Amino acid sequence: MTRQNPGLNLKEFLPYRLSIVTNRVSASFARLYSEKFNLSIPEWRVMAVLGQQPGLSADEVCSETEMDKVPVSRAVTKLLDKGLLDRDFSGDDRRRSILHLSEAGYGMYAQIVPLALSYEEELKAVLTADEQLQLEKLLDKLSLEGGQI
Amino acid sequence: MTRQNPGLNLKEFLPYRLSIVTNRVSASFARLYSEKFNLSIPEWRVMAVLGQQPGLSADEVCSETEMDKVPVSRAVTKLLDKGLLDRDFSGDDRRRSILHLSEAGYGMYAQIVPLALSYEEELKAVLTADEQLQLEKLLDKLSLEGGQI
DNA sequence: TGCAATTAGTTTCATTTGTAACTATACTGT
DNA sequence: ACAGTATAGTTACAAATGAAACTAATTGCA
Repeated sequence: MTRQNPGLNLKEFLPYRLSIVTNRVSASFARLYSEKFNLSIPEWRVMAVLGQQPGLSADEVCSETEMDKVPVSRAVTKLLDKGLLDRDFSGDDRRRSILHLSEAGYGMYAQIVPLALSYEEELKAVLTADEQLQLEKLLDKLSLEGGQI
Repeated sequence: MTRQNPGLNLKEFLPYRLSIVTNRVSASFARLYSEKFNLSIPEWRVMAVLGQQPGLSADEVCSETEMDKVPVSRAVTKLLDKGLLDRDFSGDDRRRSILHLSEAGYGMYAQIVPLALSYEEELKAVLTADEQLQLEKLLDKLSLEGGQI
């Protein structure tokens, strides 16, 4: 049967291209910390945000990381089990958790951060300084509008 | 405890930013075709690539879409069940499948393509013409190197 | 006050996903 | 020709995921 192609070239289709690049980047970065530190992606994300903003509640971790509350809850449980996290509950509102990296958790975090940064450098090294700025700007713009689109 | 932040700002961290933007884009695009046509993401991808390149084998679909062969195999099975796909096997090599959208599959494909293209336009509309070109170029560069990083 | 509605977080269950094992076919070198 | 290896695709099993139900605590307002 002869059909006229309605004209979607997958390799040029923006959502597809974004997802290919992102998947590659995420997968290779995840290898970096999962192999050495045995962390899942959600676990790393929770640690990353708490390393930077200690004392967040699980709910705040959700909004900071744009993760669902279920994976966050499970990651927190695992990190508590592993002794990488400490949890208190707020006196004002005893539903509300207050999460901190433990000493061990902070130690691990401090080891992962340089790996993360050097991975980011390696990735950015493909681009000129100018292109790096362009990328920042483009991601800003796409983030702003991406929410409701 | 007072700790010096080793300096990873998640919101500025490139792999993280990429993944937030991409997840938003993929999720909202997926809503578009999953609600109306009841297709999963792998199913849509298989259809998209076969709409453009009829007659590929499952294995070729894998490399075209960068999907694992398991999700491709499952998507193909489902699409066959739904009558959206026809499958033959090569005479030369009877392991090798030859996949085509069926009449019904092509009809659905032809309906989704305009949705996809207008979604892409909506997304790009956030950017100036110049920025759109920049984005193409950046994705090209990141795709080239992203593979082995 | 007290009762309905909301919110934080967890658990349950069904679905999705990936790794590894498996089947069937084809290729390679002797 | 045939034993060993490689490849296409499927299946089985285990882990990850998300939607919805659930628990416990808080808020709001009649």
